[in-house]
Amino acid sequence: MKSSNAFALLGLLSIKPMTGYEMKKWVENALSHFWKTSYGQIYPTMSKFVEKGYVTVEKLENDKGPASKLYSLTEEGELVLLEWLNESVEDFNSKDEALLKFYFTSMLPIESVIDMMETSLVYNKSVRDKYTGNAEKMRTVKRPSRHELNTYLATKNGIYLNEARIKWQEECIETLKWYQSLED
Amino acid sequence: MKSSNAFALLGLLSIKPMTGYEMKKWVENALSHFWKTSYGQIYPTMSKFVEKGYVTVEKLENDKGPASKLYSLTEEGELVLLEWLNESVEDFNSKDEALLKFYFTSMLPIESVIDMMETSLVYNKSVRDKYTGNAEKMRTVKRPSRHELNTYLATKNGIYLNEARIKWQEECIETLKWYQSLED
DNA sequence: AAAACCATGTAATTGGTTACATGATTGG
DNA sequence: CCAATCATGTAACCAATTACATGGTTTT
Repeated sequence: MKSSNAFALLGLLSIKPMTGYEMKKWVENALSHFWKTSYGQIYPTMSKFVEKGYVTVEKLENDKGPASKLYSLTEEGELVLLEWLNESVEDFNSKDEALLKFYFTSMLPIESVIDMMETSLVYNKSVRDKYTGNAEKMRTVKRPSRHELNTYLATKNGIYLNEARIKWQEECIETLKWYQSLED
Repeated sequence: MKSSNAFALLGLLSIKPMTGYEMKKWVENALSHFWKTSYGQIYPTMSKFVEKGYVTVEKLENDKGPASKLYSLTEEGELVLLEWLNESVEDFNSKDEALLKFYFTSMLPIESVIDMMETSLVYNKSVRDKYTGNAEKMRTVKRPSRHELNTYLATKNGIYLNEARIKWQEECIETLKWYQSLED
């Protein structure tokens, strides 16, 4: 198994047993700034995992709403997850489409580039305020579990990366304005 | 057309006409911290672009080495590229496997997590030094072109993101050590 | 009544990597 | 002489998104 999506799903089940629907929600709510998934990955992967013995499934006949399936991590699944956790990721893989686009903007008028940067800067600042608020709330938890600690630190990661982007965009705007002044 | 890979290739040809081999090298040398591609994408995409009229191809019979094909952007291709450049990317898409992994480390002994963080920190600091040197060299260019300016700023982006990761990892190590001391 | 949410799943398509296949030239 | 670099391309495979299909419940 190579796909990091699969390990992400095992990881979620290590927090608590979940339905496919819940896993999707969890990723959207808590992991959205560094991960995503889809039902087209979740459900087929769960079937495979049941076959392999990494998870067990239990049908829940909800009196309200449709029946759901609760997936739980087995000991074997936990071993597979642990193995993955212990492998190092040197893979600085990330693709950044926004930066890619910026790199090619030399054909556009400088004004347009500055405008786009300013729009994006406003957005990034609003994101920063949202995450900073979240982190503040978490910091007040008295006796955090390991998992709560990780959640807090993952949010901090988002904040620091976001601040770096803000700083960069401010520098870009400044530099582009300076360059523009040279042309006159 | 939706694939950002395709636009990346048009973007490269907007810098100068290139062979497929050169495009690959360019991405590896100048764009590696935010993009990647492969021959399996480049050559089929180029064939498609020639058909669509976005690029023209010229066979170069090199006296030394194998024959190569030089691809050039047409006006139509430039229009397609411009359209893409003017679309905004709100898509904070990025997947970060290292952070994903960190998020699930509550099952591991704290010592291991600290060790892994420290190893990664050393690596990140070496990356920082390399990029910082690059940026210094570029800053001394007297009358940069728009494209040289973008290259410089893209490198700066890498530096700031890298610094943010270093800061985060240092905070993680500190926080984990504090948490560890609580357990005793 | 309509929208949003709960809940599961499949199929088609697109996107992307990796392995394979070929072969000349250059530098150590 | 061997490794690296130049140079192009295809095929198989794996990963991932999106659209489709279904249908009950809760909230506005």
